[in-house]
Amino acid sequence: MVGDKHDLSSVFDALANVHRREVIRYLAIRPRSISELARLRSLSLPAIHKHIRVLEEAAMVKRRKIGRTNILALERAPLRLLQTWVEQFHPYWGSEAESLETYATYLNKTRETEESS
Amino acid sequence: MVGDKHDLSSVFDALANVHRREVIRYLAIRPRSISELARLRSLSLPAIHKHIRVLEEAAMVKRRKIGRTNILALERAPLRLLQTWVEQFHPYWGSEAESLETYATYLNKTRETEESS
DNA sequence: CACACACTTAACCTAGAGGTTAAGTGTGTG
DNA sequence: CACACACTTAACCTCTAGGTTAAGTGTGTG
Repeated sequence: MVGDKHDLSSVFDALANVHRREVIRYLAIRPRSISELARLRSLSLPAIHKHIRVLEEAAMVKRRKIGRTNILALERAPLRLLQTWVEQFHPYWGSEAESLETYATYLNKTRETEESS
Repeated sequence: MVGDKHDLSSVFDALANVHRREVIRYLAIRPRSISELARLRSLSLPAIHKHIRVLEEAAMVKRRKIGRTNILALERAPLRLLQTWVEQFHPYWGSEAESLETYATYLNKTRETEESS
């Protein structure tokens, strides 16, 4: 279970929705207000509000209230966490050492010599 | 909408579930049969079967039938796609050029000079 | 050929995601 | 002080994810 914290789970959940991924991309350019994001994504305010709560719970965005408008900014730490997770599959990125063909051949070879359950 | 294909959406959906992420991690070590994965994750066969269909639709695993057992192997291409997506946020990985504080300061400064909608 | 094994499919259930409309709460503005 | 603006919350609806049990389909084995 190493390398898969509860943290990471909320990040994947957050990114599983295309609206939230696009919000992340918009915020990567510069901070935006909630209504601006709603307009950019053609969503109602209650709808975008729910998405933003999910992103906040994953600690992917930070909020600051200026007067009556809420400004949101991207938090990059969870994205770095995500990258770390992906990189665990790197060691033999290109080499398909554990591909199906290789393994099938391996199975056939061992089946000839050993014969346990 | 550049950089967010339909492909990618199914990959994120697939990885939003902890069972499926763990299956990916098990397959990164070596290919496994369906019943083996069910046992490893303490899931019933119908349950793991559904998860595997999701992973197949995201093209993250490949299947080969040997006799009556199904052997699954990891496909790394979607993981590379995922990594590419994450890396688009890299340019100023560490520098928080578009952080909330920076932007708030910027807003205050411009508000003094220009005064449009 | 009978039976066990390794799934697969069908039918069903429940909780939650993601949207809606409508009403409520602060906060600037004329 | 009235009113508009920028959310926020509540109540509701629908669809689907993720599990269950039970029955069905190939495929080796004695």
